[in-house]
Amino acid sequence: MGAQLSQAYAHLVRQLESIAFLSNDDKMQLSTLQFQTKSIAQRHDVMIHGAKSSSCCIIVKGVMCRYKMVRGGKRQILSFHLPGDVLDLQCLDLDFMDHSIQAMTPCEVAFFSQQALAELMMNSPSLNLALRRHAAVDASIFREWILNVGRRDALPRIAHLFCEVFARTRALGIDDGRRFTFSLTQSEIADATGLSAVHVNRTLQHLRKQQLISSRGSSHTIIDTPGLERAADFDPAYLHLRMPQAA
Amino acid sequence: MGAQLSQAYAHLVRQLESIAFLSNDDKMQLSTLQFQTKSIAQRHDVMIHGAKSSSCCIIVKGVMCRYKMVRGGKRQILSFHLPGDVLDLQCLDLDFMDHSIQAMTPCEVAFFSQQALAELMMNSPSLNLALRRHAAVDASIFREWILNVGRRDALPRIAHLFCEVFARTRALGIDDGRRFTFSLTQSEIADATGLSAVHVNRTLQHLRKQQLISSRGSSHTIIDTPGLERAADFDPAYLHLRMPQAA
DNA sequence: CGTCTAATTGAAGCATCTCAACATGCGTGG
DNA sequence: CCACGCATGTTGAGATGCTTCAATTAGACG
Repeated sequence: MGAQLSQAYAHLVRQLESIAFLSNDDKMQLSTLQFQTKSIAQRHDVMIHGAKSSSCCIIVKGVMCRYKMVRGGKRQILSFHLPGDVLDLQCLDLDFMDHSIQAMTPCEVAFFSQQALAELMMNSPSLNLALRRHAAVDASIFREWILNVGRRDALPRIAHLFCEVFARTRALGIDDGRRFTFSLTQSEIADATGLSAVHVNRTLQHLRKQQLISSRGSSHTIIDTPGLERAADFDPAYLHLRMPQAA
Repeated sequence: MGAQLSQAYAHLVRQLESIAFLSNDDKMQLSTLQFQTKSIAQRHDVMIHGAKSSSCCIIVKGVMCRYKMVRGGKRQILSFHLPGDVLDLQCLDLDFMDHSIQAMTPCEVAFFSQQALAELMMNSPSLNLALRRHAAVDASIFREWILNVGRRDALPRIAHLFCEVFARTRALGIDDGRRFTFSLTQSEIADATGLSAVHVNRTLQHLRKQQLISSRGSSHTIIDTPGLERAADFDPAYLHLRMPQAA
């Protein structure tokens, strides 16, 4: 339990530091936040479309996604979220959820009270800014996804998704610095890119043939990062990371 | 000049009131804001991708759009903005623009200082909330656009765009309550929906044949609102409007 | 009235989708 | 430890939605 709390704290700090400057005082204040951690089974929803958005939580472990359904049962994934991501900074001010949030892997999340967060933001202007930046970056990523889905062909579109996942993970300092591997079902990729699962399958084969990635089941490894970024037309500027994302 | 100032004020109030409650005191405080108005010629950029985002402005008159280019020169429009919209609540906290903003019609915008806005938000918690809601609704609209572009066919996709423009205009109390007409070039519709201009042309013909809309040049009129909403799979919930959008 | 932009049309090609079958891998219960 | 069942990945074939190119028409404006 204590370990989870400190892990939640560490991830949140890393996440915020990837996009904003935090003073030691800021970190101290963050560490006083009261958490309540909870495990979420894979494929379970943490927030449901239409429900009142009350609680505020950050991801401690695992990957989650926002998604929305369309008439006819098709699903569109709207964003991925990694450890340290604050899930509903944007939704807290709204009366109900306009989408759902699901655990793509088994997850740990830390819930904390809206008031505690509000007080924190009142007390520390720099933390306030960091959290606002976090929400602003989320919005920027949404915009890039509109572009990705609207104007890129299947191959660059999937490649772009992979580049983003890699860049954001790297920004958290989670990856081992060498080969980057992540897990994503072909139909999850399909839902995130607005393609059919079959076409994702074929496009992944192209990416493999071009030696940009390799896959084992639903586990994908980026082999040639610069090549993949070229294929994806990827420019990480929209992530608004503080550090140049060194390889 | 005075007229423009009060118009800017009126639009901002209407915009915020469409999504949040404002007290008389809030409105009073808003009315003390110092504006500087400026005319923007059609097709001119107010903000440019990559530039530092410093100023903060609201639209007084006209329609603007956010957009982004992709390798190969294709454009993707990310959102439309109507009078009263605050343009860069989200971008102020970021170091540079990750997209551009353009006047789709001749526009009037009111610039005001970032500090004045910050003070206002400090002084009034309810105005603070209203402006945060405004940004949150923007993000919600981005999410709906990802869904629209990713998972809807051309006809419902264009229909959805039209429904949104109508619903948001109606929420401002701008339309005359009867037939709703707006101006949008076919290639602008193409850029907003991720389609080609030619296909937009053909799809508009379908919409006309189905008696849902009529067009004269780049001017479109919604004839059958419920029918169009049905065709679009449109649910206005994601706009988070306070009022049920009465016809 | 010419000039320019935007809308329209036709034809051909390609990207992507759907359907349907089959293969592979993995976890679980026997 | 094996056998089964389920989820996922793979493949083929045919259909279609959308794009591109290129030519033509229609409007808007000085």
